[in-house]
Amino acid sequence: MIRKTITIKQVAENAGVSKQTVSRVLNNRPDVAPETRLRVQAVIDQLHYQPSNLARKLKQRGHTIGVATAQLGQYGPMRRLLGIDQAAEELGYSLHLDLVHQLETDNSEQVLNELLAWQVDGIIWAVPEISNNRTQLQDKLSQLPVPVLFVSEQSEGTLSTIAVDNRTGGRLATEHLLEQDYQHLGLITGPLTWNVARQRQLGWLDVLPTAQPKQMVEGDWSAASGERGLHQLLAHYPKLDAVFACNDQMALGVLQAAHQLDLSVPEDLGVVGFDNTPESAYFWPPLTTVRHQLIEQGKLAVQVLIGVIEAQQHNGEFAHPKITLLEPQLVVRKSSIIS
Amino acid sequence: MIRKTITIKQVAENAGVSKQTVSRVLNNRPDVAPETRLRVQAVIDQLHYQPSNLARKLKQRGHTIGVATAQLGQYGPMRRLLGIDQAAEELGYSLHLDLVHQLETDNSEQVLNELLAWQVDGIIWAVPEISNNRTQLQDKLSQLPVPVLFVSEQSEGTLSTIAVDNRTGGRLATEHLLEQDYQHLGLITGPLTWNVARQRQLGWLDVLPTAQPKQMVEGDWSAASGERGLHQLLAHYPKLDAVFACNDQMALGVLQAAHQLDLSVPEDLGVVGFDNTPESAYFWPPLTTVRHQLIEQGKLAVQVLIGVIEAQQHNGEFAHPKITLLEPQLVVRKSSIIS
DNA sequence: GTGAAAGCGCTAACAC
DNA sequence: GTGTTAGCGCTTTCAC
Repeated sequence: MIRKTITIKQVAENAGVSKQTVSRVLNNRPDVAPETRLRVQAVIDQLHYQPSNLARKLKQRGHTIGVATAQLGQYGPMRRLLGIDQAAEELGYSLHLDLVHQLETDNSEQVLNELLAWQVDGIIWAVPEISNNRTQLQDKLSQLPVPVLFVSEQSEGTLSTIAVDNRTGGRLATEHLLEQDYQHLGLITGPLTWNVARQRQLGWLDVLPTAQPKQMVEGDWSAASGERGLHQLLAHYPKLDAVFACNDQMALGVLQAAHQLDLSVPEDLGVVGFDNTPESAYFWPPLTTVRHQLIEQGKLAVQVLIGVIEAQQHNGEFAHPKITLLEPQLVVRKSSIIS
Repeated sequence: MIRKTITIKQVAENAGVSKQTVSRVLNNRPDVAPETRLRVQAVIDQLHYQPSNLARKLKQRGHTIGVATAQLGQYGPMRRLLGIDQAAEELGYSLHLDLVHQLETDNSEQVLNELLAWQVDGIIWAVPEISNNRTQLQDKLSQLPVPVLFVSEQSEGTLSTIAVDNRTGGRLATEHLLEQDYQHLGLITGPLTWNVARQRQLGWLDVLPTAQPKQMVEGDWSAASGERGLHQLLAHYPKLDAVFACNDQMALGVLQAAHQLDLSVPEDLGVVGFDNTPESAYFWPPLTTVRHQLIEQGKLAVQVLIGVIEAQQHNGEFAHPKITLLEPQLVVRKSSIIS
């Protein structure tokens, strides 16, 4: 089991050729005599030689993209990562992942540097925007040697971005409840330090500009906070007859609290969530929710970024920032339909 | 925005010192004159210089572990990864992740090589065991230059392993249902190509050795398959009064099917799941399930692996394989308690 | 077709 | 304290 790492040099010696010839075999270059190739290949197999990516990339860089992500325990970030991984695989790029902890403090510069230290050709910044954890980033962007693409919760203006229109999503959910003739709507937001939570709240306020504070409570994305949220809402606003919970897990908590209180959904209480997790269709009753193509977001991020990277390598210039806006859709199920 | 990568050489020239001195500053070596250090640091900041990890690791390797994982869309694999990430961070190791696709085919050798190509000091193999996707791996293990640690669904014998006793978990769930006086138990397994699914099934069979085929159906971990599963079970085995669904999502599907059929849980039908996802406590009724410390598994994996790595670097030898067995626990909630 | 030499960006070993 | 030399493992000229 104990064994020093095999290098190209040892392969060369064992095969009685030079390092270059081995290198040619490794890279499938045409200019190697067939018999030499076979001999070298035999030695490679026998020694279980594995060329070092470190040394390789040091010479010829390329085809690696760095991804900063976080909160993989949450449905959204995780699905997005799956999409990123999938598209990168398809397009022949390898990924260098960095899972960011400590979202509250702005250590974005440090994370960025770490990614750059691996000589990536571009960066996907898929960290949720929380508090002001992107300010350092903004400052640094102008002097980066590689393109950065953001996955963002809203449409901004100056950078390459895959933007998801969470505000519209919030609006869709709220309008739907009104159309179903619910009169007294409540809102359970995500943590308001999160931009995505604020955007969804803004969508709600777009439809209900006169909403009162007692109609809103702040959750933390967990089912537990959804349960608490419903109790709080009812305490301050007993007329409540519908709730928009800003993700599906909180909506699940609302459903449970409703059961405990013997409120029937959707008759006594309409409920809408956000995310369209696969499970949401199996809640009781099945949950009306908002779908935003998360895997697609990840895939798009990779495709756009690679486009920018390769354009740059072609023209020597960065492409103009592209903003791709993705629109969410309402998925109507029983939790909000009094039939 | 366009800018060539800055190297240590350029920093040295701009600061009027040698590369070596810059290197010393970078690594916080004591033997640099304070004023020199300041001057060099100033140039570093001004040029936004970032040392290349590629070149660094090429020289002095160490402190990187490779992780092969897969199926991050599932709760278990994802939580495990979070634990791995957390522990690695704490212990000062960086991670090189490889997300494995195509689980059915055995491309483990290829994945292993990819990880080795990055010169990792050890490998955590956290890919679910499916079909025979580990056979190539077994063959290769004896000639690896670095230690490998498995996260496995059962206790094996010959390799360093964090083993999770899924069989016992299945037993716990089944015994519990019997103790609650349910008489006619059904089982919804995971895909039986997965070892973890087979282990849980074995636990069930340990308790019910005379169970009939009509009492078991195969699911695919999804809530949809849980719903289908209950319908199938009832069709072939109408006496059914309790179900062990081998993960929480399938149990959710069972709960929904029960609601549709107007079976009340737990009175008409007892339900137990597996995983103890945070949501399971908010199903209706709250789900009895099996907890297996997933994050802890990931952390342990890192701790044990690093132990082996550092022992090896010390003694020049691999430590004896360690098997750490983790025992699952039953979490009792209302879905299985007729009170 | 194949090999020798140079160099990617960095650090360790030895000078001075 | 600081600079010089050498070399990590690989690929890319450019000879032969």
